[in-house]
Amino acid sequence: MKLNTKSRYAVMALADIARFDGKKPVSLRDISLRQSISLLYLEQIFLRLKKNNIVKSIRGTNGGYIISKNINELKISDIFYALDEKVKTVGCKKESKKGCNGKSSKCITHNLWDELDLHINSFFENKKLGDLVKKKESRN
Amino acid sequence: MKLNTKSRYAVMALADIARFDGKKPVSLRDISLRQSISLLYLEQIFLRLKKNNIVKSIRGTNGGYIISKNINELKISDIFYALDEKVKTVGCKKESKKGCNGKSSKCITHNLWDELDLHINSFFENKKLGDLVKKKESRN
DNA sequence: TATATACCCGACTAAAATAGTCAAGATTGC
DNA sequence: GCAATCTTGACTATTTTAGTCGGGTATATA
Repeated sequence: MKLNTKSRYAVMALADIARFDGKKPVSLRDISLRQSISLLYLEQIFLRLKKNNIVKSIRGTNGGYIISKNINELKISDIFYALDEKVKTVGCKKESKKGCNGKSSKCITHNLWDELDLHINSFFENKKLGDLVKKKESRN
Repeated sequence: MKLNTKSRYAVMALADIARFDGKKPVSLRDISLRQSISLLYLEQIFLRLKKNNIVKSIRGTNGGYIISKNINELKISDIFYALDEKVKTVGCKKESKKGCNGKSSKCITHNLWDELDLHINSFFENKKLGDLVKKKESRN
């Protein structure tokens, strides 16, 4: 059970930007260097962040990305959603062919997986990007 | 972010056995039929459950598996542990080469992943196999 | 004691997902 | 105009997953 790097890098990169919040656009090149993430990979990630209105882009020299909304309102779950990172423990819903088909009594564990999904998702719903930056600063 | 089938099937299979708790060994063949899981795959799974003392085996005709301890004390996390299913959101610890190396200030999000691991693990620590069977029965 | 039923176990493999890279742009600031 | 920066789709190597295969061993019971 693990998070993919796309989602992880996205949060790392956005947290990086958040430290310069509002001041000026941050280029992927800078993020790439500071966070040790491949520039080409970051481009791919930010393409999707942009499409989902998590960030705005500014082209040209001294361009870069800025975060669209207040970092204290940007949920971590929003970021994951943009990257198609879904918590999907269950096969039941999609793989209706085998095992659980809703009414059947086969899938004894159905509720467990549902609860788990809910549990994890609520964690990300309640975490804001701003929380990360604050924590970081208080540690320094 | 998803659970692998080995862990999921393991919980399903054990919940299946738990319904006959204590009475007699349950064969993999029966579980395979009831839960629609490949018999060969189940064998692989139970090999590891046995090695980790989650189940005991009884060989020969009318043999099968029984659950080693009280199902109300068997944590779901014990089952996952037996199958090497680990919650590992973070690359930091293992991939010390890049990014977070403990003292560095690079890995802003380190705490977040740690918290997430804890959050998920505590969910499984608090769930017992017995909970699943009880729920199932109360639904019938 | 033969035989069917069941567990035992390492090795193998096809398919899918992951984690990127590549190539060829389009804008904009200086 | 040229360098920095974003834009975008396609491609690919590697790893992981989700199993299968083949050949065992143990034991109940007829």
